[in-house]
Amino acid sequence: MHDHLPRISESEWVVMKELWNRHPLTAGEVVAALEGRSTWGPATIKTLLNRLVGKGALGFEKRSREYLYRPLVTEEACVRAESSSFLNRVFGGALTPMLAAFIEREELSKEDLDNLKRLLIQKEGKGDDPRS
Amino acid sequence: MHDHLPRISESEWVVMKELWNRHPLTAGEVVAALEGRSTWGPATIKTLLNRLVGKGALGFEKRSREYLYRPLVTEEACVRAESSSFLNRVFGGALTPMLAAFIEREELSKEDLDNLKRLLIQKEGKGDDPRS
DNA sequence: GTAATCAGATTACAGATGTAATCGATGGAG
DNA sequence: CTCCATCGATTACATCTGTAATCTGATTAC
Repeated sequence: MHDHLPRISESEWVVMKELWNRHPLTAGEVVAALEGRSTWGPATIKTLLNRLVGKGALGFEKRSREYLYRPLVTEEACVRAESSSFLNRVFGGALTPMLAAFIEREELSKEDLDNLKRLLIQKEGKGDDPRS
Repeated sequence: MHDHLPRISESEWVVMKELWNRHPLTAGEVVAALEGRSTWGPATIKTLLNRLVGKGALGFEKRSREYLYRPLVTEEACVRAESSSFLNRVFGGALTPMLAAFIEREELSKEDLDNLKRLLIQKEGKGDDPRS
């Protein structure tokens, strides 16, 4: 049962990404991993880890003095939730126009285009219109 | 010259959508338009309008007692900004995987699929890979 | 003309967020 | 053993958000 996902803020996403990528990690390891990619001090990252634990997005087990953090929610689920929120907020929930907007205005290499086309064709074969 | 767009919050998006759709509108008209689609009282909507004016997202001209509000930023620009933010936060900026995720997991009717395929093909003809 | 009404302006207030500094315990260096 | 470097915990604090209520001045209905 979906214990509705915690809402993950912009900054928190950066930390979660790191933990989804590799876990468990100590706070220090997260700090190290983010070195360069962010300007946050260690204190800030600790705060974010803490808040994420508070929200139930991360859990930890003590390894002597340090904690080993690991995700309690899957990236999949969070990506879905964020995607859905974005789609609704910005495109009023209209999926195809959203996809069209991206395809129209963004740069896509020939390979990207081919891959996407293949996906569409594959989708056409299988899923089909769910109503009917 | 892109006077970076104001950051528009979730609730504010709802109001902006209304104003992009039809403008100028008085606060009362916005309230009326949102009737049913939201549970906000008029006071709340007034606050949102005010904040949006403060952020430079909306402007107004007085028509006697009432104000006529209108967007000062285009929907296009805001959609782009939000899209870009979303893409970065959730997909690390990787456009094709993002599109793929949506295509794979969402429901798309046969027509949607065809439309999108057409878009891809059209895109292939024109834009082409910008590097090379 | 006076009172009820309605607009926008100002104030409210709790919770989330960005971004830390500080505190209290503790494990490791000597 | 003792002191220090660290770890997580607690506190800080300005801003943004969600969601209004109230105040103040104009207007409209008697």
